[in-house]
Parts: sequence; structure tokens; C-alpha cells
Amino acid sequence: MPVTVLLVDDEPLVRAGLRAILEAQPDISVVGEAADGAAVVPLVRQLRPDVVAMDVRMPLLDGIEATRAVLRSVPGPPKILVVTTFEQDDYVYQALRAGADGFLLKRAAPAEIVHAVRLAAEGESLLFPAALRELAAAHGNPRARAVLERAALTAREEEVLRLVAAGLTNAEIAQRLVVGTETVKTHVSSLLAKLGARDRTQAVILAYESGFVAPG
Amino acid sequence: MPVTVLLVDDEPLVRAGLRAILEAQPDISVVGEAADGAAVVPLVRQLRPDVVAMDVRMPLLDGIEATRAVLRSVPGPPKILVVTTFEQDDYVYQALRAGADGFLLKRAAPAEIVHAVRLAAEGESLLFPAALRELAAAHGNPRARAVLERAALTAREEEVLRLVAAGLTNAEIAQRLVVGTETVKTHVSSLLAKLGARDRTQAVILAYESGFVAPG
DNA sequence: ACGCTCCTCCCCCGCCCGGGGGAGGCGGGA
DNA sequence: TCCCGCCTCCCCCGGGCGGGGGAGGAGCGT
Repeated sequence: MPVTVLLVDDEPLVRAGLRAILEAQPDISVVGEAADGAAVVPLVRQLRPDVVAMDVRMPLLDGIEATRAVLRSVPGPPKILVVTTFEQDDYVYQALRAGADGFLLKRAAPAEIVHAVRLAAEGESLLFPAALRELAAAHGNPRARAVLERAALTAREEEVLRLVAAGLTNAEIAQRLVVGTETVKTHVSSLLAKLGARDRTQAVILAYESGFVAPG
Repeated sequence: MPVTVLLVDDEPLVRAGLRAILEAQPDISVVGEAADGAAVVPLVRQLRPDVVAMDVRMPLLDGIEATRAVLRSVPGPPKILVVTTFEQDDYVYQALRAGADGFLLKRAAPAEIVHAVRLAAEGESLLFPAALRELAAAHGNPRARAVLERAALTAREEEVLRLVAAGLTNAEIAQRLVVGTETVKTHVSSLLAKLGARDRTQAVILAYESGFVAPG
């Protein structure tokens, strides 16, 4: 029995391309198409595909929400491959966290795409390491990163934030930086204001969420 | 010109297996072998392989340190694939953070291994999503995870820790849980003691480091 | 020389936080 | 039954923390 695939992309051209590549394989069958995320759940229920190739950026319901919706509402869900142009896309990371099984790069060779679909159907899938490193290092959620970037912290403030996020008290930071505790308090107050954080706890959270400090 | 590969593994059997699989390909050539990580850097300098297939667990110098050593000391370094038995291995994650380009599962089919080596040589590589999800979710450093596990927090304490790590004050947590602030204080004090944390800031750090709360 | 930003330090004040100790009710296991 | 762990609430107290304002010096670009 062939591997059945559902294509979800708002651009007909991309769907046509994927269909052409996949239908050329005797053991792969494209059983349906959808132009936006809202149509995915009913189609999955109806067609029961093995694999869903889903674009991330779509009108109405994006690939991330659509992935969540499918996994939440369909028992024995299909494998979901996220289709993307750039491997370092923020949305891809979010989709993977939402439960997607892997992704397809649009610029990948046809053979790669076919291979990825087959692997996904078998329970494995393809990932490219540049994206992996991105994941491991700078996978913070975009909002937190935006806050940190817009904050425009000074060098000293960044240094202090790093120490705050390491669990040091103001006195310890002062000792470490060889300045007065009053100075540290000034820096902390300043960076809290810039970050829109109420206290150091929230600043630490922001530091982790944004990837400013890396866990592990 | 063929893809050149250096094999690094302390078990001769594994080296022989990889050699047999890879040498069967006309465009792949195994140019050398090493039995431990300490021998890797000089061999890489001498042989200039395109790809290094390296075991993680080895005597003398493990795959993580060997990866760091190669990347630090060899200009225009080869692609490094970590060879492992279990995809959810902590060491694999560390190796990837150290700069490895991907990994090879020992139980993977020969064709997969060949494919991974070719992809690595081209600048891409294979990864399996189960490991990815592990990376995204539970990639906390083992020490922090151990602390959290040994802490044996009660259900209520875990709940409170989650809210502390969300940036709430004791009063807000009390309101959220519909209990008195004194009660929240008790829980917080208790979990701080169990975690060995001096204040809520350090508790939040531990929560992130251990993967108890997930960033993103 | 002027203005700007950054780093440094100081004051006062109020509050939330964390430590210590005590205590009652409620459930499960020895 | 009795004991123990968990959840709940209370007291006092000290200290670190955060907000407000002010101020001086160093470096930089104009």
C-alpha cells in the first residue's frame, strides 16, 4: 500500500510542484490538497493521510496552529512535515514544538523531498543541522527576543543582566564587577525599566525566553 | 573526487561495519581510523577528510571533547557526525552544541548511513525528530535535572514553582490558587529549601536549566 | 566648547521576600 | 488506632529589593 500525502499550502504553484515530485513515485500518492490551515482538520479526518506536508505561513490558520489542531483533535494523527523556505525560520521551530515531525526545505532536491516523506511515513524524518544549531542556541520565542532587542541595553547593563540571570544578588554582582552596590542597583533598575520587567525574576525569565542566556 | 571519511570509534567492530558500508560506495573512501579521541586532531590534520564519523563514548578523550578540539585547532574543519546507539543520548546533545554537524544512529539502515555521510559532505546532515523533540524539551543540563528530581517536590510545590517561574509574586500566586499569601510563602520556602535555592530567582534559573519549564 | 550617553555613587522610602517557629485538618499507611 | 506527610494559615522580623530623585566624571561626536 502506498504512502498517502495531504498537501497544505496557500500557493497553488507549490502544491503543484510537490504533487509532481511525489506522484512520480509509484509508492507515494497525493490524496488531497488544502489552501489554508482551517481546512486541514476535516480533510485529515476524511482522508486519513499518512503524511501532511504543511506550509508554515498561511492565511486564516497558520501551520503552527493547524499542527496543534490536528494533533489535538485527530486520534492516531498523520506525520506532519512543515514546508518552509528558510531553515532558520522562527515559525519552523514553533511548529516543531507544536508537534510537527520534521520539515521540508523548498529548495531541497526532489529526491530529498521524496526521501523525507518516506522517512516521515516510517516514523523518522529529515532535519538540517544549521536549523538544529539555531534551535539549540537561539530558539527563544520571537516576542521575548524583540523585547530584548528593542530594550537596547548598554554593555554594562547586559553584563549585569547576565549576572542577575546567574542568580547573583546585587551585592554579589557589585563584588564581581568591583563597583558599589548602589551602582548595581542603578543598572538593575535601568534594565528592568527597559525590559518592562517588574522585578529581577521577570528579567531572568526574559533572559531565558529570548535566548539571551542559554540553558544547558 | 570521492568523499573522504575518517572513522573514530574504540570498538574495532563498529569501525569495520562502517568501513564495509561506506567502502561499498564508489564515491566514498575511508581514509583512516582512530580508536580514541586523542588521536583525532593529528589524523585530521594529516588526512584532511571531508567527514569524521565519531563515537561519543570513548576512552581517553570522548567525542564531545574531540569535536571541540578539532573545531578549535583545525582551520577549515571536516564535517563531524556523531555516532551513537541511542538518539536521546545526553552526550549527543552536548556534541551538537560543541559543533558537531549531525549524527549517525548505529541501528540505522546502511543506505541511511551512506546518505547521511553524503549529506554531511555537502553541508547538510540527518537528524531524527525524536531526538529533536528531546532537544527542544528536555535538553536541560543533567545536573539541574538531577537536583529537581532529587528534590521530590509535592504536586502543590510544583504548581507554585511553575507560577514563580512565570514571574508571579506570592500575592499573585495566592490569588491564582485561591489560597492565602501565607500558604504560598510556605510552599515557596519549602521548595527553595528542597532545591537548595537561595531565592526565587535561583529557583527560576533551576526551572529553566532543568527543562522543568520550557522556553519558547 | 557644548551636549549627549554611559558609568559611577549617594540619599530616602516602602514593600515584598525569605527565615523561623507554631498549629490545625485531612488523608493514607503501618 | 496512631503516625506521618501534605496543605492550609498565622505570628514576628530582618534584609534585600525596587522606585524616586540627584549628582559627578569620562568619552565622543559636533
